[in-house]
Amino acid sequence: MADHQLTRNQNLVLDALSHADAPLSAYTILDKLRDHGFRAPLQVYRALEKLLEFGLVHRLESINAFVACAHRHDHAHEHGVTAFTICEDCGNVTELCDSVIEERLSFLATQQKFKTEKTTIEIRGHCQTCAAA
Amino acid sequence: MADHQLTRNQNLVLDALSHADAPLSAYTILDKLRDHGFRAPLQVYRALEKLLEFGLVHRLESINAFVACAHRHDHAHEHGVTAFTICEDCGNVTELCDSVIEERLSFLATQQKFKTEKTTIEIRGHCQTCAAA
DNA sequence: TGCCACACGTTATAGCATAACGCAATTGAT
DNA sequence: ATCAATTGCGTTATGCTATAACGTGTGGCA
Ligand SMILES: [Zn+2]
Ligand SMILES: [Zn+2]
Ligand SMILES: [Zn+2]
Ligand SMILES: [Zn+2]
Repeated sequence: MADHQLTRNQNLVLDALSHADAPLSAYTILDKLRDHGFRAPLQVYRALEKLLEFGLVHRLESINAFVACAHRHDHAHEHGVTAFTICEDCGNVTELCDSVIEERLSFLATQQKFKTEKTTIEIRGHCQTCAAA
Repeated sequence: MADHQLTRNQNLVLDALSHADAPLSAYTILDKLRDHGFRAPLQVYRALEKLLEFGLVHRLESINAFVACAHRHDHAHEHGVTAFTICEDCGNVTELCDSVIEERLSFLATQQKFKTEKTTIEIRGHCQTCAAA
């Protein structure tokens, strides 16, 4: 994976996600970028589509929202299966890459001759900070 | 978990899901039940809410759809973390309960002092039958 | 009887995502 | 240089998913 040259819109969307302290919905991103000329949802969704393709952004299926990838993308780096913890109080998200999970899921799929395309693991609950409060 | 006495609407929704050979969206369920007097989405969503609570139905977050639980509910039976395989061609869904996955995710969460409320694992791809074709 | 809890029905609205059209800029042959 | 193909962009309209808010009816129970 080379470093992709992003378009203006893609950069704006990625910046919005990078500076957010919680996942953002597409429509929230749209609102944040109205001052930069964004007017319609498709402008956001088209940028997100590419950013997802490049691995710079992740989609959180269980909350219909998006986050910037927490990993560095300077070097060629593809991560495999990722589990996300999502705090339902503060929105904090962490990415967990674990080979035990990855291999076990791979084994379970193989066992039933299932050909995996994409795996989603999302753990919703309360982060350390919020659980303490 | 005792055997819950379901209402008419809940039974209709559960039947629709039980007899389907693929996950159904709430609106698809609504259409299937129009002949039985269903007129509005809320009738479906309210039934689903209870069925999810009773563990008789699962929600597939990654495709905004619902399936009847594949396990028997005659006896008291709560399943823990479940991974779903979802065939993108035929819609076939299987439920995988695996203690290795469950314990590993529990360990990972504990490690970062995250308090888990609900875990979603969904593997999308192609089932044995469809992958062969 | 009066109260409460719960399921239900209806209308309206909110929130998430894509279809379809046309235009403009870029690229990469010929 | 020119043409064709690709890609991104902007706009309008539409479709799909989910919930808010209000009112009704029924059964259990003090
Ligand atoms: Zn990442
Ligand atoms: Zn938190
Ligand atoms: Zn189940
Ligand atoms: Zn299949």
